[in-house]
Order: sequence, then C-alpha cells, then structure tokens
Amino acid sequence: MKKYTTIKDIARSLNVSTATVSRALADRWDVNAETKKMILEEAKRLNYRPNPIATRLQNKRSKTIGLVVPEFQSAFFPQVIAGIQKVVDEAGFQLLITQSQESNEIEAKNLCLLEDNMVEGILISITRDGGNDDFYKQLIDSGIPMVFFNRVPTQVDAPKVVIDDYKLAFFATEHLIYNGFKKIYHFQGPVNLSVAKERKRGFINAMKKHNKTVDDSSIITAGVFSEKGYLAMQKLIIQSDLPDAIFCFNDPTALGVLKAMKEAGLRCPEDVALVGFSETEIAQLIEPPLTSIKQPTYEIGEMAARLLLEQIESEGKVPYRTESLTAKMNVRKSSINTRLTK
Amino acid sequence: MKKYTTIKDIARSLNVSTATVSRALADRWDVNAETKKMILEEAKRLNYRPNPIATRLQNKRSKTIGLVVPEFQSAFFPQVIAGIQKVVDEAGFQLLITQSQESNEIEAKNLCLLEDNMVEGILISITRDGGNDDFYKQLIDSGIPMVFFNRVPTQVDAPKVVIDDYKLAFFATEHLIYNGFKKIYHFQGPVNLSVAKERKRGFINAMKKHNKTVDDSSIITAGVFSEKGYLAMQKLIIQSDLPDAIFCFNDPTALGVLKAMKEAGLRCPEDVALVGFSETEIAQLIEPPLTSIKQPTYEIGEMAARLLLEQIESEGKVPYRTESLTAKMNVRKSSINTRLTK
DNA sequence: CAGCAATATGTAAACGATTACATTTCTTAA
DNA sequence: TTAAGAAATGTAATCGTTTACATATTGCTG
Repeated sequence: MKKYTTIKDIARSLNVSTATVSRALADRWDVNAETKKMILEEAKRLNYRPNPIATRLQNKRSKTIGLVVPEFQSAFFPQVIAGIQKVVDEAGFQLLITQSQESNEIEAKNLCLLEDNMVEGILISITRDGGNDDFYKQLIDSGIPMVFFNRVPTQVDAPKVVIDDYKLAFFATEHLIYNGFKKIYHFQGPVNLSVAKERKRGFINAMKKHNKTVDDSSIITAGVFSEKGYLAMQKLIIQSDLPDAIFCFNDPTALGVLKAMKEAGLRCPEDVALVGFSETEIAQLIEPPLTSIKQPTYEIGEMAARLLLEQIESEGKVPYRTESLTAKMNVRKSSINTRLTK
Repeated sequence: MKKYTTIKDIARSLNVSTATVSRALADRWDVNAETKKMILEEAKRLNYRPNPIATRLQNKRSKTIGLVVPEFQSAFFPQVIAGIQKVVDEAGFQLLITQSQESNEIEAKNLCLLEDNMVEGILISITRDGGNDDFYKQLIDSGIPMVFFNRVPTQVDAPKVVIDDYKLAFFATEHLIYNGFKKIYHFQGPVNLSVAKERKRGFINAMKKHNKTVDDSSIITAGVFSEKGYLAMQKLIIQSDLPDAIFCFNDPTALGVLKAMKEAGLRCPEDVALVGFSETEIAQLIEPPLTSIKQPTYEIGEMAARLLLEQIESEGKVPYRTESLTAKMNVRKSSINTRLTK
C-alpha cells in the first residue's frame, strides 16, 4: 500500500502543530503570512495531497452524487452523462455511475449501493418498466434529494428535467400530415413510460386535430430497441398492412423499421416515410437521412445536475420544479413526400 | 444532512463498548454468542449501516478502482464498461468513471483525481494522442497498479488487454484481395495510437504478401470520427483518385466515407467496397450492411478488470501479462465484389 | 502602565470504525 | 490449592483532517 504525505508529516518537519498546517492550507486569516508561506512550500516539497476520505469523514459529507441510468449502449445517455459530469466536477463533487439495465430489481440494488455510499443526492432516469416509486419516496423522505430526468415517474413529487415530448410528437405528426401522407401509424414505446405516453398522446391529438382516424391498428407497440422495430415492421409487411408514414418512438426503432423495409425491397420515403425521436449522429449518416427530434442531451444533463446541487445545498428548502427543455425537429429526406414535391 | 446510526449508538443503547459491537458485527470468535445476537438485533432495529468512509480511512483501502476512457459517445467503450462493472461489482469494489475526451491534459487531470481518491488501481484506454507515458510510470512506481486495454502505450511495462489488431487487419485486407479488388486503400487512424499502427502494419503486410504495391497515396490518415472519414473521402472524390476498396480504421470512419460516397452518387460496394473495424449494432442496420471486425467488447472489460484485481490482491507480486482476445470478421454486403459474383 | 484587542499558535476532541493491549472472570490441570 | 490459560469485554490509540477553545505574545489606548 502506498504511503501518502499527511498534514502530520508537514507539521513534524516544520515543528508546528497540525492545526496550524490545516489552517495554512485552508488559507485562513489567522495564520501568519510567513508561516503560511513556509507551510505551503513544505507541502509542495513533500508533494502533499489532502486525503479526501479523511476530509469527508470529518465534514460528514461524501461530496459524491449517484447516477442511475437504464443503459449506456445507445448514444443518448452517454451524452447526458457528459453534461452531468461537467457540472458535478465543477462543484467539486464526484459521480458514482450505475446502470439498471432496464430492470427494476437492479435499479433498486443500485439505489441501495448509492445509499450505502452516502451519496448526497441521486440523479435517475428510470427503467422502461416504470421503476420503484415507493423506494424513491422512501429515499427522499430519508433526506436524500433525487432529481429525475428524461424518464420520470408520474407519482413521485420531486424535481424533474424533461423535454416537451407531447408537443414535439404533435409537431412530428403534423409534419407528416402537412406532407400529404394519408395513412400514418405510430410505433409506440414501452407503455409504462411517461415519455412513451406523452409521445403517443401527441400523435393522437395531432391526428384528431386534422380529422384523421386513429384506431387500434394504427398504434403498434415496438419497445425501445431496433430489434423490436424490425420485428414489428416485418409483421406489417407480411400482413400487407402498410401505412405510408410511421412516427416512431425513437431512432433505434426507426432504424429497425428501415432494415425490415430494405429487406422487403421497400423504399423510404417513397413507400413508407419515417420520423424518429431523440436523434443521434447516425440519423444523418444513414440512407435516407432520418427526420428526428434532436434533444438537448448535454443540457439535460447539466440542468439535472444543477437542480440536484440546488437541492443539496439548500437542504431541501428550495421548492421542487420541473424544467422543460426545448427540443428541435430536424427534417430530412426520410419524411419528405416525393409525390407531393414532384 | 441525514443522520445515520453509528456503532456508538448501538453501544450506548446496549451498555457495551464500541469494541464489542465492532467485533460482533465483524463476526469474530471472541465475543459471546448471546451478546452477539443482542447486538445484531439492535443493529437491525436501529437500521445500522456501516459508514464506508470511516472504514476506508481506518483500513487505508478505498475499495475503489478508477477508469479512464477517451469518450463514451461511441458504442465501444460503454460495452467495455459494462463488462468492467460486472467484475468490479462482484469483487465488492466501486468504479469511478472518468472521460479524457481524447485530451492528454484532461487525462492527466483525471489520473490525479483518481489518485487523490485513493483508488487501489486504474483501468485505462489512452487518448488518441498517445497519452502520458511518464505519468503512468510514475503512478505504477508509486504503487498504484494500472491495466491498459484496447488503446495501450508501447513504452510502459504493465498488464494489457488487446485484440490481435495486426492479424485481423491482415485478414480484412486479404479478404478484399481475395474478392478481386485491385486498388485497395487504407484509411488509417491516429498515428500515435498503437492499434492504428498495428492495423496499418496488417494492411501493408497483407498487400505485400500478395505482391500489391503500397505507396503513400494508398494510406490516408482519417482519424477516429466519421467527420474525418467523410472529409477524406470527399477529397479523394474531387481528385478522382478512387480506389475500388477501402479498409477503414474503424466503423465511424467507414460511415463517414459512405456518406461522402452517397452524396457523390457512388455506390457501395459496386463503385467502392468498404471494410470497417470494431463494429457496433449500426454496421448491420445501414445500407449496405458493413463488413467489420467484431471485438469482444464485454470480455475485454471483464478481462481488464480481472487482471487489475489480480494485481491489487497480489500487491504487484504477480508478473505482468498481456492478454490478447480473439475478434471476428463479419463479412457483409459492403465488401462483396459484385463483378466477381456475376 | 493597566487593561484590552488583535494576532498567532497550540491542545485536544471530534468524525466512525478497527484493533492491540489490558483487564476481569472463570476453568482446569498439576 | 494454585498457577496458567481460555473466554469475554473494556480501554484507548489509530487512520487524516478540522475546529472550538485555550494560551501566549504583541501593540494600542486612556
């Protein structure tokens, strides 16, 4: 095990008390300028580094915040994490990152782990199965602030960071309608997820506004991964029940749909147009480039971290608020009606 | 701030000393069975949880290992991290994840942070600029074991986990040659990266073996991101200096190349065939599906974590070893010579 | 010159846990 | 009967840092 220089080493070598050293290093007013200089020099010479563990024990603060995300295979969460990291680093906190792998059980285990590590607050985006509402409430009651982002529980009262999924789903659907597509389907996400519900609601209301019928057959559950989109689309192709446009819950789903289409010799957007959601770099790289909703991923992370730090510093005295960030629809070739433009 | 139950609370409430409580909780032999039972019950009643910070200070072990990756926007590192997490969790260690953002400076900062947090070991994949060799050596000398994976330094003596980049690059190139492509180029990665050097070496030697000339014009530097591949390909197109196949350093580069090709009306593989490296899910989803080398990402993470734990537990008494895992080439449409098959 | 700030430093307790050593009580063998 | 050992528990130091309080020295005012 490595031997570190401690405050005692400095004190001994300089014949002063550890208290003085501590004060000098903390740059307090009540220590002689010369002594301070001497101590700082000696500290440098001995390559002194404060032991954060001791500091934390003394200050009764872990200076750590916990993070729980469903996964980080897709590009979305890594980008959010980058934003979180920045804010958390600047505030001198550390980040403990965990993955729930879309399982409520693992999520609960992760939360316990974070609690055991005395995190001062928790950032979380819940699993697609809806998470552990009671546990969240318990943690918050016990004094650990939580901030939810992106995937948030409806029944828990806490700060949240979201985008206006409803509005953007509405826009996306209207965009397809204005482009002259007649038979529009929605491939919805996991039914337990509030974001999925909101996007679906946006789709339905936009359709209704334009007097288009929405029935059971026009809303198909297709999960979060490309595989599910692929299978769902294959099924439609076999049934010969093809819409002329699909608004997908997210980009991976849309990519899966596209794959199934290509295999069946269908062309996008000529045969079926597509719109995705929460785009990543790939949207622009594939053929055809995919129309999608660009979420401010980095900013979501920053904002969530800020709200949490706010709760921590204020010791829960600041009222909860929900921040809704604006996203943007990027129209690309996959949703342009070629018949209309000709 | 939350109030936790401590060992003192239990001791006080039961009128025993903290030493006895500590011993009972650690399940030592020298404590009366009844006392032990009483203490365990009281601990449960008071919902006692040991304070990990105090334990670490006392034991001088942080039970934490640090991780430094260049980024986690691409799918590669997140998958590796998943493998690391598993092993590290099982060993009862925690993982402190940091990102160097491909900058040597940030990497050095991250390493300092990890050192300050008394991590017991470090897992690292270095930046594309070649990292901080001297710093690594210094850390290892000071007693912090390090294990390098994927992107490893050549000058530092330490355990490493890699795949046989040379061999697979050789195979990939031969695959293109066997497919009858005549003019084959290599878009190489950052010149400071050993993996880039190895892949280039594989390319060159495969070409030589088959008596094909390799000159300056057939090896083009294109970095790690799709943007660079895109720009490099645009340049070739403008110069009308088109090969009939390109072996790319990685998939993002290949995707960038593909984008430039599509914009120029070129078709893959008919006009230019492509092979990528270290594939992710997208390789199968794009059109045409991309031939690429599939790395055992999860296993790389597991192996790296295991080697590190081995170093930690043995206190550096186990000799260093380099593990080379096997990767696999997945041949897809992007590299099939259509002229040949007809 | 008494008395009081202001300045600078030291002493010691504290954070929560662990553990070497000391102490007490009880067995047990010679 | 007694010395030695086992069994169970307590005392106090320790990890590295912070800080309330005590102390000592100096300068300044009336």
